[in-house]
Amino acid sequence: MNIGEIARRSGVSRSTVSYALSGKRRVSEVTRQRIQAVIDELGYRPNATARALKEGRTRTIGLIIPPASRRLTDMQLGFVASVVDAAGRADLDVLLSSSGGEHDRSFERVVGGKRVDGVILMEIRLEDDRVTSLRRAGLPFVGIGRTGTPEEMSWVDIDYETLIAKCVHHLADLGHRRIAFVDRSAELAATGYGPSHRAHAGFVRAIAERELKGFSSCCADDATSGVTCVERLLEEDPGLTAIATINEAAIPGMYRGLGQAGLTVPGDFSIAGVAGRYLAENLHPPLTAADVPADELGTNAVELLIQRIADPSTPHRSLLVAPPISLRGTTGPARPRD
Amino acid sequence: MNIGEIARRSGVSRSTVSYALSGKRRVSEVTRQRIQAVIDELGYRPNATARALKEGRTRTIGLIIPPASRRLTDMQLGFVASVVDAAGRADLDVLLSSSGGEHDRSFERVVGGKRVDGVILMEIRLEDDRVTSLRRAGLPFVGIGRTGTPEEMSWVDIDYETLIAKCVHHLADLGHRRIAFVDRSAELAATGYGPSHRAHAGFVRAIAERELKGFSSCCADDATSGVTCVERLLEEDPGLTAIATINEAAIPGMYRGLGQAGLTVPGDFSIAGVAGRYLAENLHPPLTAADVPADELGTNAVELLIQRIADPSTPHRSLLVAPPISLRGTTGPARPRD
DNA sequence: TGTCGATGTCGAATCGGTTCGCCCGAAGAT
DNA sequence: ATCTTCGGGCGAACCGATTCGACATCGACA
Repeated sequence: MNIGEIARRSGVSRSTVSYALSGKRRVSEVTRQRIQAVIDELGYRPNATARALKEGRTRTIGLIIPPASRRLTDMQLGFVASVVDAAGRADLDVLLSSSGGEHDRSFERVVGGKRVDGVILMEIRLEDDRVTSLRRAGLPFVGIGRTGTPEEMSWVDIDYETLIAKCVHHLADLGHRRIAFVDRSAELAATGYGPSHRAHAGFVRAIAERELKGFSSCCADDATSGVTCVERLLEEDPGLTAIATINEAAIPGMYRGLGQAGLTVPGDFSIAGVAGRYLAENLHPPLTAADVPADELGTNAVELLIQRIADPSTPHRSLLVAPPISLRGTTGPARPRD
Repeated sequence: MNIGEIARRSGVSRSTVSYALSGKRRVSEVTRQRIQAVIDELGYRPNATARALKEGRTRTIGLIIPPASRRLTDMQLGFVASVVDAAGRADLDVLLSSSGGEHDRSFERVVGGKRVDGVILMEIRLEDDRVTSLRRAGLPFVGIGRTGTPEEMSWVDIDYETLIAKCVHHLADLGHRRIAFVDRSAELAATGYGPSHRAHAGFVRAIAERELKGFSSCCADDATSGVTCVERLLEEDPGLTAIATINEAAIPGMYRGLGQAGLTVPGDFSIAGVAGRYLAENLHPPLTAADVPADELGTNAVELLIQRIADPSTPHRSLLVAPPISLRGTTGPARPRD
């Protein structure tokens, strides 16, 4: 069931079948219909591998996600969904690969073997080996996130620094004076995870600007860790009245931890953060947060990548989003304790 | 940077380079080292597309997920993660495709173009067009889930029928007499989603066996729907004291709905269900549930698929899991009301 | 009538690997 | 000294598409 078979049954040459299909040269209407009839009858579809070999492109993009062992956050899930969706709309397939686990073979396979025309990279470090690999391989790529030298690549990202600063200002406006920053996991921060560092910088800056008392804590990406994190923070400063966070997954745990400490949200304690909109709305109480538009970011990442694939020599482009903070149910006037 | 270039620089023929790399024929040690040196210097990696064309296999499997527009449930996320992981261990890449959305082109592309050696199918209906397509295409596939005629395919699945029946029995043992079944969304059930039907059958059977009063309700896969679903059920039968469910995503909403109705869990009301272990443990209170071992299922699906790819003529195999119910914090003795 | 242009089709090269058959030369067997 | 064997390597075919140059046919026009 290859193109030769179709050609034989239609009584034409293989090239004619190819042209009938692609329309790149004129084929007489009668011939075209005869060929089409055979194709329909046999249910023929051109072999994508052969086409890829000849054309030098695979019509496939790689999506590099965090190691599968770690649970994707809600926001990351949103990125994946929108990338798959946007790629599908552009008739591109998505090859999924996780990197950073013990087996980086997957990443090497995808990048080295020219299996994809380009790559979208998630969870980028300030210094990221994968970026170096991709650059050396000459493979177009776009980051969801950016390295420490972002002008050298194309990316979409969330302006965590600004957003966390805004959260702090919002909390300060409500009268909070003792605010904690809850980061993502210590491992991520230690390996130079951009959002951790940038958000922390924004936090420190805003705390200084408002002359507040600030605390920081890393916290693993799960509810249980959120509980212990809150316990730890309240122990460290019993007078704490607010948290600003980028750790989506730990938020339900924070709610719980506060509840166990006898504190109500937002009566006794406020939380503001950066989170995917879906999650923020579905938490209870709904989270006051800068709503990250995961679809928009994913879609833009794909568009940027398509452009780079089409013309790798164009200057790098980027998109930094700083969505407004949606006031929901977790921030209120400070009620000092202690 | 193709094999010809390596051959030229090493002063040997292309075939010798190929044999040096694959080891399928002996190559003298000196020649091998010379070739290897050139390869290392140039960082050469064989082109996966060309290899795939010649070998007739792509070393890639397709993973068909529910439409991207819908949020993956925690359990589904677990499946995806474990499939990607298991495939990676077997040096297979994973091509992600969502089906069921408005643009089914993705599925057709993947299946028709021979882009993959086999497919893993998620969210299977009792009668599923995709199964028909795959069968017609002669492409090996394994279901995470099964159709109404499961003996005709290879699959792994959760024994929802048994598990929901067990949940009912467990609740009945605790003295509950008025129990509701909360299904997944009405659309899924209407389109013949297997777990919906099988779980419902198990529910009806167990209710009959124990001569209880049973109610059923579909509920969309999100927290908000969980709230309204509980409201509706309590309105329909104010004397309801327990829920058995397969709707993971709605559970936080059910908690909330019960809370708003002034009912405590498990004091006034019990919930038991089927859920991914990760979710069950991380809910608050932790859910009494049959813990679905998503990793095990995903891993087994990949293994089954690898076998089918290696020899499509072997008889179909399957794995039906019915994990024990882990007693956690959501079931307790019935306290009849009304 | 001969030339020209357009139209429709074909043959062959090509993409980058893998693999089969063959050949050369050295060593061992007779 | 001749025959066989075998290690090591080469050339060519092949996988299934795309695409370029060439060519046959035919009508129009000088």
